[in-house]
This record gives sequence, C-alpha cells and structure tokens, in this order.
Amino acid sequence: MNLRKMIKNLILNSLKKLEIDINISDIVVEIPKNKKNGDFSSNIAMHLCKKLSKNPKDIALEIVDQIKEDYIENIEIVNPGFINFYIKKSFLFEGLNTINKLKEDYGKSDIGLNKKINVEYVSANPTGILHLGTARGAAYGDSLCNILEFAGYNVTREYYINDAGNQIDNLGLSIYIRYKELCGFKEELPENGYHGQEIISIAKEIKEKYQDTKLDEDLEFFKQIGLEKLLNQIKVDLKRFRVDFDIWTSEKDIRKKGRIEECIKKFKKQDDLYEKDNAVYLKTTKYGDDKDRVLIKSDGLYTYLTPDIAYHLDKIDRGYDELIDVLGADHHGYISRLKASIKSLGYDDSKLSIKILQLVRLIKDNEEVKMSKRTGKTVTISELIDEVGVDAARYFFSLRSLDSQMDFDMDLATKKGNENPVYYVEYAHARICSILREAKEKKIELATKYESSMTDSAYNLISKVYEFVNVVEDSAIKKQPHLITNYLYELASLFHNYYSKERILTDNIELSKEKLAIINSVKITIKNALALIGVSAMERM
RNA sequence: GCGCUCGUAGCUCAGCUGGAUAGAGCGUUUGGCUACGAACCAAAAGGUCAGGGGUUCGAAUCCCUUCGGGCGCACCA
Repeated sequence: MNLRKMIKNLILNSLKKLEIDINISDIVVEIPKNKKNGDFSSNIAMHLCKKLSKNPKDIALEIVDQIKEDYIENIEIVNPGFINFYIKKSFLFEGLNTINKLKEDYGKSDIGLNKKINVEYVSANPTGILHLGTARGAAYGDSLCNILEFAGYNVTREYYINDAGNQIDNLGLSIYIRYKELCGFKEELPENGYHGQEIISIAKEIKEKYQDTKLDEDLEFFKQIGLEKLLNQIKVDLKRFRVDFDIWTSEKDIRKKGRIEECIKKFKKQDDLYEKDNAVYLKTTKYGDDKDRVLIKSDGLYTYLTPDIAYHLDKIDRGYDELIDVLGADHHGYISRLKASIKSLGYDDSKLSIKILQLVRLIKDNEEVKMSKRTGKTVTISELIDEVGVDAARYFFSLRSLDSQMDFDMDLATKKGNENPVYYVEYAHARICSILREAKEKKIELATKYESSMTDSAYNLISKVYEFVNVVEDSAIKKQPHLITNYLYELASLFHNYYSKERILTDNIELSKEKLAIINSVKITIKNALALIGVSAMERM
C-alpha cells in the first residue's frame, strides 16, 4: 500500500500514452501540507512546460485526461499548474485491513532493491570507554541501518577497531604507569596519555591479580589486557544502547593480511608516491585534496591514514554497492584525503559517502561541560543510560538533523514531564493499548468492513498512517533518521486530537469496531517507527 | 588566512533535490476532565527566514557577497 508510488505510476503511464519520455524518479509527487490541496500533488506540468513549450495548465489537462482509476475520487488542476489528487475515503478505509494484517512489516519498502550497503559507525578507538559524543554517532548509525533495512537494502553494520599503531602503544604505557603508581612508585602520566578512570580500574585489576610481579613486564602485556578489557566494555555499552554490529574489523588483521603493501603497490603503479625529507607522500592533490599526505613517516612507521586506506580497500573488495562512513565533525578534514586515496587506488569515490555529525555539547546546571579524553572528564554512555534511560536518550539523539550542533541538557533530559517529547509519543501508544485492552475485555473486535462516513480528524489520522512508507523511503534516501522522529510526533499529535474528539468504544458496536481498526493501525505504525530509531513502545507508562 | 558547516518566533529546533497562507515544542495568556489514561486537547499572542544582491512563473530553500557562531587545517590519532 504505497499510495504515493501508485500516483507516480499513474502519471508515468499517462505520460507514456502522451509519448512523453520521463524517468519515474523525475516525477515528484508530494503530500501537501494543507489538505485542501489534495492527498497528493504533483508539479510535473510546470516542470515539463519548458521542454514542451506549452502552457502548464494545458499539459496538466492532457495528463489528467488519461487518468481513470477507481480509487481516485477527484483530480483538480490549480494555478499555475499543480495537479492535485484526492483518494476515495472508502479506499482508505479498506486499506486498514492490510495494515492491521502486516503488523511489524507495515511500512517496509523495496526501494533499496536489495543493494548491498556497508555502514561503518562508532569505530571509537579502544583506548577508553564510550562517551556522550560517540553516543550520537551510535544512535545515528544504528537508526540509519534499521531504516535502510526496512527500506529494502541489504545492510552490513561494521565497527572498525584501531587496535594497532601509536595510540595502542600509548594505551599500554598509560596502564603501565597507573600500575606502577599503584605499586608505590611515583609516576607522572604524560600529557598525551589516557587519563580516564577506566585506565586506573584496569591497572587495579592487574595489581590485584599479579601484585607487583609485572613491573618488568613488556608493554605488550599491558596493551593486550587493556585492549581486551576496553573493547569488551565498549561492546557491553553498545548492546545496552541497543546498537549492534555484524562485523568487527581489526586494524591488526588488515595489516597482517598485507593490505597496506597492496595499497602501496597500487599507488606506485599510478606513480602517486614520492619521497621527501625521508618520508613517503601520497599525491592526494592530484585527486582534489589541498595538500599531499604522508603515508610513511621518516621513522618508518605508518601514519593513521595509511591503514585506514587499506581498510577501505578491503571494504571495497568485499563487493558493496555503497559504503557509508559516519564521522564526527572534528574529522571532516579527513574526507578529501580519504576520497583522494580511493581514487588513486583506481576506484570510483562516489561509492563512498561520508556522513558528518556535528558535535554534542553537554550542559549541566546551565553550563557547558567540556569533554576531553585527555583529562578523562567525560560523561560516559553508561552514565547517560543510567540517568536518562535508553529510550529517552535514543529519542533525543534522533530528534535533530545531523547537521545541527546540539546541546544535551542533562537536567532537561532527566525530567519526566511534558518537556520531554518522547513521552508524548509513548503516551499516544499507551493510550491506544489501554483502549485495546478494554475492547478485548468487552470482546469487541476490529472491523474489516467500513460503512460509516469518515470524520475530518479520522481522515487526517488515517492519511498520516499511510504516509509512513513514504517517510521511510525519504529517510532512507536522504539518510536522515530524524525524519522518522518528526513523523512520529505528527502522528501522535493527530492521534491525540482524534482521541479527544471521538470516543472509541460506545454502544454503537459496529462503529466502535471501525474506530478500533483505525487506532490499531496507528499503534502498529508508532511501534514500527519507534523501533527504527531504537526506542521501545510502552504498553503502559 | 584557507576549508567544511550552521544562522528561521523570547528559547530549542523542523522545513532546504525551488511550490500553494513559513511550522512544532518549551515559555507566556485563556478555555476544557460526572464515559476509553488531562504525561492530553482547543485557542491567542509571537517572524525583515542574519544583512545585501542575483537566477525565474515562483526563493527560507539555488548562486554571489558581507557579518556572526561551531569545527578543522601534523611526519597526532
């Protein structure tokens, strides 16, 4: 039941009959903000008027002349050339049966054409536990994947673990220093060490287990323990936040597989490498970057970029149609060099899209809490969950578009009142559940036939329910989960309005049944939409 | 200085592949619980869409420019 798609096809067929050649993706059918402009509207006539050098109203007339469908109540042509479609209300009523049957599958779309798409998100270095900033990326990535899957894509969720290189040496050293401290030595953690509490905890565990027998141990020992513990903690935190991954790819493995050497070989073949001051540079400027980048430092070690390129080569070779990286705004400088590297490897960089999330500012007691890994002063993801709960946190992150910088106000998010919009939606769902429980007790079932006429508020509500598929599609195409959240709010609002105007369960049993069918479809839609953004639908609150 | 990004109601933000009268929430003012959950509903006030120019049937949306905020600009990761 994808009404917008049906209308698009009507127009397409009509244009075919008129022998006008056009791609279906160029036909725009929108749902007007104002209902008096129809259930659906198209500006196609205005778009064609230059191409056909005709008056848009005449084009519209020709198009409309070709259309005859049972479920269309009326088609209007409005200045300067809009074509507005009105759907028969009886048709909308009947469609509720399908929705109520589909249940958790309602809203699924096939626009993804089962294309293989890889989404890499979070990928925080295992040198500390997850904090508020990464929580936004986690929420975004997970919601995006849910939506893409729902829209018919074949999605792989991936986490890239930087478990090799400088920062891991640093981690080993930080743990070692904390361990030495605990053993009674006076030690100073260097400025660029990891200052988090979790590092001290790990050192404590080592002390408890081995006493002071590991003072002369190789750093590798501390590295291994730290990696394992921290990665484990990251996995636990993410799971709690309802964020899952299909693949955890290790940088160490990428290096072991010889992927880096493979890249270097390819770069050489393209003549894209040169040496300067004892370091090896990649000519990324050749592919649009603003300066060339070092791949191998003069000390012989790779820069951060090098294994990362190898990792992307690995992903490309796995045969995805599209790759998505989710990065924080502080990494946006990385885009051009990564894309340039991919071009240098001989691949089409349009396969890779990089989504940049603006940073989150944490507000507590009306003041910004500066977050930094270095000083260890952060709000962790588990503290966030403890304080505001998963549902409210996930909802909050899904509320804003990824381009907006957002303030996370701890005090506001903890409030249970109406300032917290997640409860508005949850309340609508709980109210419906409550009515359905009562109906069950009274043994009133959902209608499958509809005889009554539709009131305005019922009509607005039902139309909104039908919109869900299109919101899923738009959200998937634009890669913007917050469209789902906006939609949820509108749907809940229309329900609350309907609820206050019309009593569902009355002495008129037939009518009650019809209304139950309506609100049941709303319940299904809210639940499915909430699931996409990782929020559970409460039956009671 | 260069690059990316944002600037919409008192506050927080939607709306941006051009479309019809620019929308929500919070806050303010007012009205609504003797039937399914008032964590709700209804109504009012509140706007030079940062400023200026351009493109066209039509611009918050696209282009140019000025101003203002955020973030980057390593042989760090």
